[in-house]
Amino acid sequence: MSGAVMMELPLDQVLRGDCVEMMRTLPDASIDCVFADPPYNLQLRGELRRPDDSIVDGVDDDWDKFADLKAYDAFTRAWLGEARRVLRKDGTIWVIGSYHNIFRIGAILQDLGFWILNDVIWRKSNPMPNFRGRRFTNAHETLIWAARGPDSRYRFNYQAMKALNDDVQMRSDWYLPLCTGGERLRNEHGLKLHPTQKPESLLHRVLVASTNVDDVVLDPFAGTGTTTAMARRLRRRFIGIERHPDYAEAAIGRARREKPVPLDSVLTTPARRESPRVPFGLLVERGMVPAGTVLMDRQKRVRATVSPDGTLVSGRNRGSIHKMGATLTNAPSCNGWTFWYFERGDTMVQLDELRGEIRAEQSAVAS
Amino acid sequence: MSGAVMMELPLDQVLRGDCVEMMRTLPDASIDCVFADPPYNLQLRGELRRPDDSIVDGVDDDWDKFADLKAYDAFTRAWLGEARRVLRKDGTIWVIGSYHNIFRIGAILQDLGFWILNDVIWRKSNPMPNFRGRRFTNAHETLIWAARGPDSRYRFNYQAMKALNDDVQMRSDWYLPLCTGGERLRNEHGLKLHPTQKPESLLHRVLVASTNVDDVVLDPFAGTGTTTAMARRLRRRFIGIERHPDYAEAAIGRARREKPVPLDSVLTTPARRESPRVPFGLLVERGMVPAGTVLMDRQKRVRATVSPDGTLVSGRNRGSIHKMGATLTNAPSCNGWTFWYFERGDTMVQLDELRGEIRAEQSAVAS
DNA sequence: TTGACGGCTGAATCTCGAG
DNA sequence: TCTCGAGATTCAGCCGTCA
Repeated sequence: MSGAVMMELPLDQVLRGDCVEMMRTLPDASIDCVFADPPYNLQLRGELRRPDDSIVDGVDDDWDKFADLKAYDAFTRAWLGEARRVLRKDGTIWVIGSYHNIFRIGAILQDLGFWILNDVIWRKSNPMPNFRGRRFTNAHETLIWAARGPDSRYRFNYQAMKALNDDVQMRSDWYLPLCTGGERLRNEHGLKLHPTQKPESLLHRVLVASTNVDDVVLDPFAGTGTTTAMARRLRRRFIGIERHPDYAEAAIGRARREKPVPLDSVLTTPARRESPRVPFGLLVERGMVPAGTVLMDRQKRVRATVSPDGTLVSGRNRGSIHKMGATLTNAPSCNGWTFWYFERGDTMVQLDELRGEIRAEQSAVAS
Repeated sequence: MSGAVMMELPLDQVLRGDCVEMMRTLPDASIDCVFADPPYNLQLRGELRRPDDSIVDGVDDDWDKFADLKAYDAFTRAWLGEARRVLRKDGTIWVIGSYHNIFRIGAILQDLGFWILNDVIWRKSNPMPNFRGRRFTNAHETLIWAARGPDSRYRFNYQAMKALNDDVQMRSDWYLPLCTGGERLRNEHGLKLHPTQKPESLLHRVLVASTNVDDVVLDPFAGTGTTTAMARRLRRRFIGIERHPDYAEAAIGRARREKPVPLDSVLTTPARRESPRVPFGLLVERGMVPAGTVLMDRQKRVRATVSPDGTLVSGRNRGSIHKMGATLTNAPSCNGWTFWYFERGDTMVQLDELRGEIRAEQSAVAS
């Protein structure tokens, strides 16, 4: 990323205004990742009551109303076109929607030249039931993940996703709860500030999967700022755009309150292609970290013992160095190489130092 | 369904030929349910294929890709248009696809006037892993379920779906295995006969959810005949269309080998509306709830007295059990059968229990 | 303190047959 | 085709109250 481009970007801000107009002020190819939660065009007809006769608080806001499908398509083409322009060659875009709008968005994405990488299903653990018994419970939303074009060398943190998923490949269906309880932003009357606030866990997975530290993330429909807050927490740079002044203000305050996590905890497992993968088991086999070695984090708050197969054991827990680091610290993910240390004399040795030695060896042999 | 129309339909057959041409021979509004698994080999293996399976000249410019999407859209509009014509007013359509084609199909469905009821996610219990580690494991396919139009009184066997799912509403995400093992049709060399044979469990759920016994099910891309075989097993009528002679032959033999299950075993949990109607007055006439009985809600917050004509009276208000339940609770509507109770000794008896007794009697007499 | 219980709520295209 | 009225219809999770 060139310094000149970075200087021009309104980084770590939530801009107030129309997303198409505001995107027009951004330079070409300046964004690493777009996350967009556009209006769904729900087209609700009349009120809906629960069996107990209480009224369902549906999304009837003006911003979700469009004259017809043609108008929605035109709107979609406009903002997706700008999003593609500002996206870097190897950047990716995420768009979330429901069956009301996601097919139109997917088709237009393809028409504009985007290359779909996955459709991802957010399976809601606690969806609203179908109160009249006339359809299946609408228990999911769909995210489309797409590269700028078919030849994009896009970022996908495969190992981080695998580590997040108990060391098996992350699937295209994600089971996550709705944004409720303390996470939900509320006004002074205790009412929800925004009708469709997305859960932080969803954005956590999106950003960890497809961006790197210091990448620039753009959210053209920032709303109350889940994307921008999570970007800040995960040490990504962000640009939010939001038209509604109340939402924009909430998003700005929310980002300001967010504390970035320590840098070493967001460095995810490196992708294999960037450097030769070293299995931790190799260090055990070679006696660099013999089975029975007690590992600990730098602050010596948690400990685990090395098994002969390269897994770590602590109490009844067993798993990879990454999984155990995450488990013992209640973190969603962990880079075991940088997390774990052992004592050698009166100094602490990080696992990653040993990995570096092996890589140096291997590259010497290879060259 | 009129007898005349039924006579013209090629029922319980698999027709060999192009699906659009063959559908043109079917009369308007003659089909209760369409299930379609259209081709979606759009851009596999780096080569572009047209819907008719011919390979597109390997030019890699944007214009050619656009032309290919256009061709796929035209093909999709053609067969979906015919499907809509042959569909009865209250019929529904299912289309299954992956991210390669499902967005185009969904958008065209909407453009043609279909009304999407749900998108359903088939979560594969045993998907193929992503070997290159460059994407999420593509672990699902998407089905769109749509009515012919927004005001359709379509069939949805809600109670049957609920019963299938341990008595909680069936969600829009279904976890089912791939078609493997003995279910998979193979040729004389033991190779799979069809690359994308769908599992019987998927069609079982689709047909039980959205069709009734003797309904006519059309599959315009019958392939090796999972839809037609399951329709026969579940005592639905079927029309399959398949262009490839080997597939059509396999589908015909498969349907012939299929044994319809006994009639009483395909009768699923009936919708409550489909049970014989019991007027409340009958309970009064028969002395089960004599005139003068005082009814109350379960919390005993409101009361009303039964009149000899089956109406309830409370102060100056008089009306049906439903209307009075609504009036006395200021609700817009009320199901009087489940709302009202009366005291028998020290227990509370719900009116709906008595209705159940009468229905049990009536069905015993009928059989 | 804790558990039982009731209230509230979430991106929702949410009735149907008789006359 | 329209009107009328019977009557069908909810799951998971959080929070506050009260015993």
